[in-house]
Amino acid sequence: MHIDLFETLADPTRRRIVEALRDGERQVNDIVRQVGIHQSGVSRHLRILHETGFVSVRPNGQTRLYALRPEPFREFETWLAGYRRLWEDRLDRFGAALEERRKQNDSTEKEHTDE
Amino acid sequence: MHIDLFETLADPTRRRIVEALRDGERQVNDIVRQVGIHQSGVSRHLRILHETGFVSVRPNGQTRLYALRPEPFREFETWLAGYRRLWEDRLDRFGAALEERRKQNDSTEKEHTDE
DNA sequence: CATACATATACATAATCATGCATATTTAAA
DNA sequence: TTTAAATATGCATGATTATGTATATGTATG
Repeated sequence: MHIDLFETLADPTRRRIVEALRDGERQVNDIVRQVGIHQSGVSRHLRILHETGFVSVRPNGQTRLYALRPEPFREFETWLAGYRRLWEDRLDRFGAALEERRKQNDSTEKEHTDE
Repeated sequence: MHIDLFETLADPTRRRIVEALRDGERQVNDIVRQVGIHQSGVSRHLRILHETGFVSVRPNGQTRLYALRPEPFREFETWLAGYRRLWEDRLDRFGAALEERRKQNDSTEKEHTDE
């Protein structure tokens, strides 16, 4: 069963649904139009997104309004923070004076070896 | 083929490998010991991680040293930034005065409807 | 050049999963 | 209580993929 945060976002369609909800709640059929797969597929994706806490549901007449919830994004942020030391250019070691230098040399990026 | 950033991290073993590299470069066999799957599996995961830009490789004798690269983490950060408005409690709308109130009412979290 | 060690890859297999189709369920309206 | 609209779910299928085993490639060392 789906429980994982990353696995949830791994599916491109699911990311498109999340994107469709970025500006506020939407009902299923609106999303169907936006993502271009069959309604049953959207409903199943929404179920997964709900199980992982990405969305909330709110009945509205014969409609159901889905909306994004902030928690999983915070979790993501937390995970990312564990690697921030890696990509925030170690200002802690050298002090803020280097910050300016960094901004200038930003074009000189290290390439990953081989190809 | 694997090209996607999220899909790359969707695999738990791959996340464990990334975690194993958090503190610096490691050679394949070290990682094998740490993640507990067969060496061939680790090599394949490393290939994927390399193709998606997560790691760099550096030959060292008959050994190969893998290390994390910052770029994909920055990409994540960028993606996440697109949703920051959602989970950063809209201080922009109400001003910093509400910030204190938020910190107190933080236990009263909105639950996601149904179950 | 032979041998040993480190890493990569081809192949087969089992498992997972996204999707569409058909149908069920829910809710409003007639 | 029919009828229609919105959403959910069971089923079958095709595609992808993670993994182990066996083997190949590369690199040092005798």
